[in-house]
Amino acid sequence: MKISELSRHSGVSLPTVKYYLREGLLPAGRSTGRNQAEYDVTHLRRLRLIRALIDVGNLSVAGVRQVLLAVDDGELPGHHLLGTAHEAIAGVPRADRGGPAWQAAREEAARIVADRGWRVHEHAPALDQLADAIAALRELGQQDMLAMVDGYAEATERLAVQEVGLVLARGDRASMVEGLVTGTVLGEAVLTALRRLAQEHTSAGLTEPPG
Amino acid sequence: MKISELSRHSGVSLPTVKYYLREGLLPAGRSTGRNQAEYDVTHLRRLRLIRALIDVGNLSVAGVRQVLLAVDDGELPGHHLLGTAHEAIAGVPRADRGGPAWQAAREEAARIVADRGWRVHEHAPALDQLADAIAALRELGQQDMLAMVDGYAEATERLAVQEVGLVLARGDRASMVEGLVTGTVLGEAVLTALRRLAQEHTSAGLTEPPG
DNA sequence: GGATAGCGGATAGTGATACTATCCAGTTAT
DNA sequence: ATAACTGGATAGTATCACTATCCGCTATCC
Repeated sequence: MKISELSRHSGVSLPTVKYYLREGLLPAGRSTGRNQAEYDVTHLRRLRLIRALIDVGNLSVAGVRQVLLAVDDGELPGHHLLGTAHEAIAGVPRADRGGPAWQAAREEAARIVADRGWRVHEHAPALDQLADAIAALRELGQQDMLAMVDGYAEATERLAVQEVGLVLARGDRASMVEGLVTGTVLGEAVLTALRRLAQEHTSAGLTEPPG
Repeated sequence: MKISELSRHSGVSLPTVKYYLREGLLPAGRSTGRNQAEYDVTHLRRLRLIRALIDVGNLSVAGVRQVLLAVDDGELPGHHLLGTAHEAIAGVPRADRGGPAWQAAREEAARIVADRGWRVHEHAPALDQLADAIAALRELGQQDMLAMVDGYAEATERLAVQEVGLVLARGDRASMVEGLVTGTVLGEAVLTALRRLAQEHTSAGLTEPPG
């Protein structure tokens, strides 16, 4: 497959394919001459993964690169890959962490996971993100919303067991790795879309019952 | 309160406060002279809301403007506000919707909500986002992940009942409106952070049990 | 075998976004 | 009086994710 065919088959414009090549998201094709190279289905597959992570998962190009580096690292154990995916999703950390209010929120976040018995890495970016959200809710005087946290935690714990089980059931490492990444990123997209739909249904149902 | 005090109290730089004023995110202060104006706690509160939506909720400035316009519209019924918040979160829609694969995914999305008996607006952006994610999972050969959809739907439905109940319990409209917005946007941040933590815990637990 | 379409690689340009800086004439505080 | 600050306007900057163009070379079709 030539680069133009790769572009056509994937629906990604040729300059953009070249850009991903330059950025190291897409491995170079097998060179068959000074200015000719051959691409195959693995490139096509990779390109589709890149687009899905960017478009659906809202990852940045830098985030995609991070994730793919981890995916391609055959040594990396599974849960490290998951951590990498989480870091890539997290993007650039907020600037104004560190005030006393944030510190308190951060401790609350740590307490929440500790109370559940969750064993997570002390510096997991999600812990900081949770603290960000808790601090924001408190600062805005919406702390009654924190009553939801238990429900969220229980639901996500139950779901995680299913998700991880689904991925582990696959057997071979390569497809587990891809499943982990897509499950994390695209699964999040599915979950948030469903949450919005559920909210819409529920709020319409409670404010104006069917008639 | 003068603009510089507003800046200091909120931790938002003065040029940025001016920028939000220009962009219409922050209402103008009460003018007390040709070049002097007075700001109060409502401005401070609004400024904090803006920062939370941008930093924690990952909304764009344009998205924040949309949400705030809806918040300030005293006429708008509650579930319309929710729809507006969802649209603002959704951001710019993807370009490549419309292919047969996407259409099929979109129908599947519609079927999922119909099977649950959810009554949602036919053109809800979340329906398109769900279709995006489903189409991407299929395209990447990860359709076994779609087995999670039921679990997600059930969990989000249960959570939505709690969330909406919490907001409705407040009584006065103004605080319900703010609760709706912050609950939607910041609640999403809390939920996704907890999901990542739950995943990390579960995947570590299943691959290397405590010892 | 000669035109021409396409190639890989390099470099530069574009448009959107979210600020950030500077300037100004006018006002307030010391 | 003078220094600091004000609201308002305009212009500049950094980053991101592409997009366009140019080059000398090659593959392919007639």
